[in-house]
Amino acid sequence: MDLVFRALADESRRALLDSLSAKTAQTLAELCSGLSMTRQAVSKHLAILEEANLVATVKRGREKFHYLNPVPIAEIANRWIRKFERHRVDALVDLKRKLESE
Amino acid sequence: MDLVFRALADESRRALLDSLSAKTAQTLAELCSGLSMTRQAVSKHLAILEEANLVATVKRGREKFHYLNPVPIAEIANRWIRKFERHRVDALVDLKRKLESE
DNA sequence: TTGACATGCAACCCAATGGTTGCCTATTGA
DNA sequence: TCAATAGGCAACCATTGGGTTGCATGTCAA
Repeated sequence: MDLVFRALADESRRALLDSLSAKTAQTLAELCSGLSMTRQAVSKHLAILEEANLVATVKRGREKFHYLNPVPIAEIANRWIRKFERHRVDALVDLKRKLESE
Repeated sequence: MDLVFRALADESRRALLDSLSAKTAQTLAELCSGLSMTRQAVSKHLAILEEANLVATVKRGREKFHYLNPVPIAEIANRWIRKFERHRVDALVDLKRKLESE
């Protein structure tokens, strides 16, 4: 879970996930195009995403295809975010009241 | 948005949010108790959370009360995560098919 | 009014991180 | 078969980040 949060902390990696969301099964070179980064930098980012289980890969010959795995993100949404969403209105009302009582 | 993701990347900060979720309106000293960190370290974390708008504060006398603001988290859930959840089943099925075709 | 308490600020330290360059390996297709 | 292509590995560099210590400021209460 910590790996997922830390993987999501970087803008470049979120952009890679966006890219894989728009077009699945991209190779490394394909994911590089458009980004102003070295292939090796992108490769490192993908390794981090893979480690966090956010990206799955399939090697075929000399190519490696990348796939978005949305499950960890869904888990964050379900197990962690909902807890805070539950408090949403309460917290805002409480905060507003406190601020106004100053 | 980037500030929010980066703020959430640290385990200690997520723990602080948990703490504020369990008990609202805590002071700095109160948030420190139980954590094996300096007060100043916690203070830095809270500053980052505040900058990301995940925590709002109210100063009263010499004390500063902290409140969880779940809105940015809700925004992540709504605007960013749903996009990936939509692809969830499709992506998994597609991945499974690709893996099996090897 | 003064000492204790709650917090803020600044400098500093070390480890982690994002990025680069350079080279190596393996697969493919002409 | 061999050059071009796709990717991996390792060393290195600069910056950020989490943490600390030390001191300053402001507020409360006896």
